[in-house]
Amino acid sequence: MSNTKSKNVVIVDDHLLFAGSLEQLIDTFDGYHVLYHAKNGKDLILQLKAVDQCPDIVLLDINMPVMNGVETMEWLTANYPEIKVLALSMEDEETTILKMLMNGAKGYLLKDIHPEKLKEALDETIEKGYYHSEKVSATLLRSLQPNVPSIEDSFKENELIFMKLACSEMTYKEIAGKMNLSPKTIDGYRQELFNRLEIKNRVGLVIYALKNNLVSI
Amino acid sequence: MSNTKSKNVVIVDDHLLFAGSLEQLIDTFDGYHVLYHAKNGKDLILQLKAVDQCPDIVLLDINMPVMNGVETMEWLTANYPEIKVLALSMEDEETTILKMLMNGAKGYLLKDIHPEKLKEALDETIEKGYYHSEKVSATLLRSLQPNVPSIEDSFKENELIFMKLACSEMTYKEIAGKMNLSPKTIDGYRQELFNRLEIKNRVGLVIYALKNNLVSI
DNA sequence: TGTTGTTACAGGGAAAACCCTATGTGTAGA
DNA sequence: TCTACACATAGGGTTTTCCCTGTAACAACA
Repeated sequence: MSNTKSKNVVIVDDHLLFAGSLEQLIDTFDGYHVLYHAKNGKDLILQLKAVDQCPDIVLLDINMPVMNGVETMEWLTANYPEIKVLALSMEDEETTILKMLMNGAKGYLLKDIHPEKLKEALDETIEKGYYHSEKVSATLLRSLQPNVPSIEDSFKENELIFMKLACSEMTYKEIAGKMNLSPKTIDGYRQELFNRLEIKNRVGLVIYALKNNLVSI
Repeated sequence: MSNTKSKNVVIVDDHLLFAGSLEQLIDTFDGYHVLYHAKNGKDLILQLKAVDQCPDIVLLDINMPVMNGVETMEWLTANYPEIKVLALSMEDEETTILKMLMNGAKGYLLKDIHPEKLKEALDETIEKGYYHSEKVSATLLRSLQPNVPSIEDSFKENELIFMKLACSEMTYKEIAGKMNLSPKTIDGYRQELFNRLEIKNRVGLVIYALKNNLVSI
C-alpha cells in the first residue's frame, strides 16, 4: 500500500456468519482493519454516531431487512459523503446496481468473487476512488446501452394493460368494460398476442406474463 | 476438544467470497482445518474423488446452481455416509430444512448465526453427532407438529396432478387423456376445486397454485 | 390524392370452459 | 345387511374462449 496508516473498514450485512468471516479475512489483509460490523442500515447509523473512529470504506450488503442497501446508501451520501462505499450483493440485479451507483456507491462487488479479489477491490477503491468487478461491469455496460430494450417495450400500452387484467379472474367482457373498449377489440388484442407469443390459450398468456415479470401475483 | 488430531472441514458454497472468508474463520478455530472448498455439488464430488484426505464435516450451502444442497445431500448419504454434513442456508425454509434432515444432514445452520456459534456447531456435530440452531429448532418443531399440515396435504393426489397440468396450456380433454380419466371426471375435479378454493376460472386456479407453490413455472 | 398502416370494432361459428344434477361401483362402518 | 361415503362418470345446458375474416376511421406520407 502507498498509504502509511491502515484503513478502517466497516461491514454491513445481516448474515452474522458472513460478516464475521469477512472480518477475519479482511484483518489478514495488509493495510486494512475492520472497525466493527453492523447488521443493517439502522445499526450502522447508530454505530457511526457512537464510535469515534470513522471508517474509510463501508462494505454494504444490498439485501437486508430493516434498512436495506439502497436506503442506507442514500443516507450515507447525505451524511458521510467522504466514506467510500463498496456495495455487496448476491446476485447482479441490474436495477439495484444502478440505484446503488447512482446513489454514490464507489463500486459493486458480487459475493461470488474470489477472496483475493476483495483485497484488490479495497486497494482500487482507496487509490482510484472506484472499483467494478468484471461481471458487474458487463451488466452495467449492457444496461447503459441504449438499444437493449426491456421486454415491456415490445408491447403497446393497451396490450400491457390487457395482459395484466387477463392475469386475473376477469372475463374478457369484464376486461373490456374496465378498459372502456368493445369486447371485440379486446378479442383483437387477445388474438394478436396469442399469435405473436405463440401461445394456445389464456393460461399460456398468464405463464408468459409471469415468466417475463410483466405482472406479479 | 476431546479429540487429539484436528478435524477436516470442507465448505460447499457458490459464493467464493463467503466460502473463502469462512475458511479463514474456521482455520482460526482450535481443532479444525479447512481442506478445500467447492462451488457446488458437482465440484464437491470431483474433489472428494480427487483429494486423498476425507473430510470429517462438510458445510453444505442449500441454494447453489448446478447441483443444489438437497441433491448433494442425497449423493453424500449414498456415497459417503460417514461424513457429517451441516447444512447452511440464508433463510429458514421449512420444507428445505426437512428435506436436508431427512436426507441425513446432521444439522442446519442459518447464515445469520454469530461466528462464534459456528465453533459450537462444529464441536457439537463432532461430539454428539448433531446440531441445531435455536431458530431452526423452532421451525423444525413447528413443522413436526402433526396439526400444521402442509398446504399440499389439503389436496388429494389426483387433485394435485390435475392442478399441475391445469397450469399448462393443455385443454381439459388433453389433461384427461394424460391422466387416463374421462373428461367428465376431470370436469368433476375442476368443479370441486373451483368451489373449495372459491375461484371463478382457470386463471384463478393457476394463480392459486403459484401463490401456494404447488406448481412452478 | 391515393397508399399504407394502425386501431377499434363486428359477424359468425366452433371449441372449450363452466355449471348443475344424477348414477353406478366399491368400500368401510354401524 | 343397511348406510354412508368417496370416486369416476354422464347428460345436457349456458357462457366464454378462441378463431377467421372484413370494415370504418384516422393519421402519415409520398
